[in-house]
Amino acid sequence: MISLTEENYLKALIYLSSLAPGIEEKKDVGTSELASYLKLKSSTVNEMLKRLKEKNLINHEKYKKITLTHSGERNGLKIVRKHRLWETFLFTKLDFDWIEIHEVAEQLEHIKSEKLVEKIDRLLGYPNFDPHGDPIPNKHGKIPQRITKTLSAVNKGEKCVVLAVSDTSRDFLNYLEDLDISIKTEIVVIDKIGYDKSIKIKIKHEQYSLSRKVADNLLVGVKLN
Amino acid sequence: MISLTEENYLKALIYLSSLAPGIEEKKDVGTSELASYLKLKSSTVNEMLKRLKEKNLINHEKYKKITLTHSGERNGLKIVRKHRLWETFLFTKLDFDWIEIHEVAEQLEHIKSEKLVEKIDRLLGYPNFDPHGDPIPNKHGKIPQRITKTLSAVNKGEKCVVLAVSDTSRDFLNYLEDLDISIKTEIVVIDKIGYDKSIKIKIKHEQYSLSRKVADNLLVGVKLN
DNA sequence: TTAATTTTTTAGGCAACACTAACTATTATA
DNA sequence: TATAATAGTTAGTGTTGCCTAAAAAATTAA
Ligand SMILES: [Mn+2]
Ligand SMILES: [Mn+2]
Ligand SMILES: [Mn+2]
Ligand SMILES: [Mn+2]
Repeated sequence: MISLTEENYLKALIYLSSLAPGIEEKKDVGTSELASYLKLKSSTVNEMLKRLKEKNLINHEKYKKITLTHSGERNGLKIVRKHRLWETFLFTKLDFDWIEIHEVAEQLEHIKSEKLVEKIDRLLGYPNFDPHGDPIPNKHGKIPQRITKTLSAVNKGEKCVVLAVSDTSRDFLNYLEDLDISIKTEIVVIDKIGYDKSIKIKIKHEQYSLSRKVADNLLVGVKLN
Repeated sequence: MISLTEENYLKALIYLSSLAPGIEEKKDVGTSELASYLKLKSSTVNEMLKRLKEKNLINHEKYKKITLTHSGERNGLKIVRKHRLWETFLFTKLDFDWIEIHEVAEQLEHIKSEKLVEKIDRLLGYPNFDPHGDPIPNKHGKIPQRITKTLSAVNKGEKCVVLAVSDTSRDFLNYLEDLDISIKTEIVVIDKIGYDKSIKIKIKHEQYSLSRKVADNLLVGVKLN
């Protein structure tokens, strides 16, 4: 039996080692990196690492980096799957706000019932991506792939569509809402300013200027037509 | 902040003191009664009672009975409300089995989000009773009333409809399923056997004999027409 | 390559929740 | 009413999951 707390550690390890937006290659994770992500002290994390190792969920040698075992990754992906399915449920079936779904899903992801997850998945029509554009692992842990780039990497004149955000802070999401940017929003890159790396974009005939920082945190797919 | 464990204590106290089927008058609850209901040791419960009293959720003097404070009752009713709404959701929206909904709801009842509860309530059309026929407290803690009696109390020749069960053990629910008895099942009392207090009933032209024990645990409303 | 900095681990403490064993108060019964 | 049975409390333990302070190892910089 994996406790709620342990589940959160596994999910954090998955995020830090491979799912973090933009990161393709698997990256080893250190104790303090994990601690700071979970807003805990390193000593606390260090203690939990012993328990996770004991349960064969991670590999960890004294003073070395942490990696997930097969079992650890599979269990972590189950939580990610549940989190994103619940977010999708809250968004599409209960009309929750794009911004509010995360913290409720943070609780719902820990409900233990295979059957419930599968029923929700079915109710939603087996979605591949959550409302933030993040891939939903299937029941076997397979993650749907999609080619994305940051908005900064889109060429002048190209049309693209927002697929995900790599910053999920309230501040950023609120700012996007002000700009009327959300998943599936279509953006045309009008111009790229070399001076401050900002870009001029057009959304439904409205023009805006976005800073480099904002453009870096918007993951898009380029529209071919 | 009320912990998951504390919530379960409050819900148990509500059940034992007033919601237990058949009980109309409020009843005071003792430490060991609560302990045995929660499958815990009296000493464990005793310790928790101190914490609940500290938080002003119960009244309790050494060696005396336990009663809920206003705050304790309101908070406990919130959990009962959530439990029964989730059961209704699982049953009506996800086609869960009558028998399975309870243990999943036991987890879902602890999800903290006012908004989520209200959205689920709305999605279900503000139901007054859950799939077991138990009343769902409204958001202000008001409990819908309904006049029920045990099947044992129904007179010979009368027609009635199953509204609730007072035993929710798997054994009992499975047995009912075998008999094809569930909420809203219509039952006609054919005969009452004085010898062993068993009763003969008819369900959709099929006749059965029910023991006193079974008849005592079926709560019904008598059909007037 | 030594010194400074950062990372990781250890040691010791604490609160929530569970337990057993032993004791005390209350209630029931003879 | 005295005693036996039951109910409730206290004391001492263990686990989980968090903390601070301090030591040890590894990494980075001078
Ligand atoms: Mn999320
Ligand atoms: Mn979580
Ligand atoms: Mn139930
Ligand atoms: Mn519960």
